[in-house]
Amino acid sequence: MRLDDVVAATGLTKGALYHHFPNKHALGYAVVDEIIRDIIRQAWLEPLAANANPLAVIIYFIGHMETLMGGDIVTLGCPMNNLAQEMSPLDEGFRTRLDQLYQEWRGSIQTALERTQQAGDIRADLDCNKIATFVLAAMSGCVGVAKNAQSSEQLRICSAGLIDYLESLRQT
Amino acid sequence: MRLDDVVAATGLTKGALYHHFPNKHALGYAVVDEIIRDIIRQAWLEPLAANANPLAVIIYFIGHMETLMGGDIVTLGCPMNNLAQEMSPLDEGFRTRLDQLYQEWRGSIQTALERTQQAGDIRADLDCNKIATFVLAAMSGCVGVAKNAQSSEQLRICSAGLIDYLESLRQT
DNA sequence: TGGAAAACATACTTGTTGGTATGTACAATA
DNA sequence: TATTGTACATACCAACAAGTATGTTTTCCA
Repeated sequence: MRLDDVVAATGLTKGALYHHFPNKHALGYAVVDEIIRDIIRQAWLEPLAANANPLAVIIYFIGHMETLMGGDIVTLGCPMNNLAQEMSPLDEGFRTRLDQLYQEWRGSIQTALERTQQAGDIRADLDCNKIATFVLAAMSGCVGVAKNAQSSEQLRICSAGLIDYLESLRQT
Repeated sequence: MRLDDVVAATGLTKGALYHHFPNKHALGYAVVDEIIRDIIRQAWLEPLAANANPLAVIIYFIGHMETLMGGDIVTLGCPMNNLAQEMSPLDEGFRTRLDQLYQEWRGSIQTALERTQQAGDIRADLDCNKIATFVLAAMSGCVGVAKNAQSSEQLRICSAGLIDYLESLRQT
């Protein structure tokens, strides 16, 4: 990301931008804190918390990633994951912010799975923390695969694999 | 990556480097073609092809990632995945090279799974192409999670989730 | 052994880019 | 209404890093 591009795209001037943000990193922090956080909460936490059948919601989301997110996931990947992969090793401010957000996300998936478990829909012996961590990792992996291959087909195949896994958790 | 760092680390001079490579990208291509490719082949393709119980090999590799790869996977992530994530959207030369290598890798996992399937160790109805794609994606996702969290613990949890999945494929 | 080509060194150039210095319009407020 | 702080705008700077121009050494043959 170039600040000159941000300036050009927003119609702001550099003076205006630097009046509100001390430096480039601070702008990025604000994007995480104010934009990405809200997107994750609206797209995942709220639906998962509100729905009586959260496993179905998770499966639906995974099965419709390309539709639900912009059509750019295949070409550009997940913006949050891109930011995390690029900035986490370079800047602790980004890393901690994104890590907290990932933990919040993971926690909501864990809670959703536990509710599914209590409803008797998935096996009682499953470790929902472990599964939530794995599912989130697998999702980002699927998007990464699609991005590297620049292929919607690969996203579909990979997502289908993840959905198969989630279905396999159900009570037999 | 800065070329000045490469120059400093290798003891080469810039003149020497640019005598052998026309530009920075060409150096990166050579790293993929001559270094990373060999590493993947030695670390994955050959062991999988040579072993009579390839599923056990896959599970072992996933369970011992931090030991088998350098200790830097948690801090820095997987070099190949880092390169792919960063360069695939920017340069088609990197993207195609890395995609071909991923396909080779995925293919070897698929073949390993098919052998396991023919031996009757995993269920006959499984789509080994789908599973291989998913497993590779999940692996890169696990490493990414560990990198973002800067946590070996997260790598262990996530890898354990992936191993549970692989175990679940076995014949009942 | 002489000459040509490969294999380097060194110093320089140049575009990019984050950041700054300085000036101005405007709004609030005492 | 004078003043003060906020919200901008413009022009510029400095550093970094890829790439180049040019010169020198070494190697390989005929």
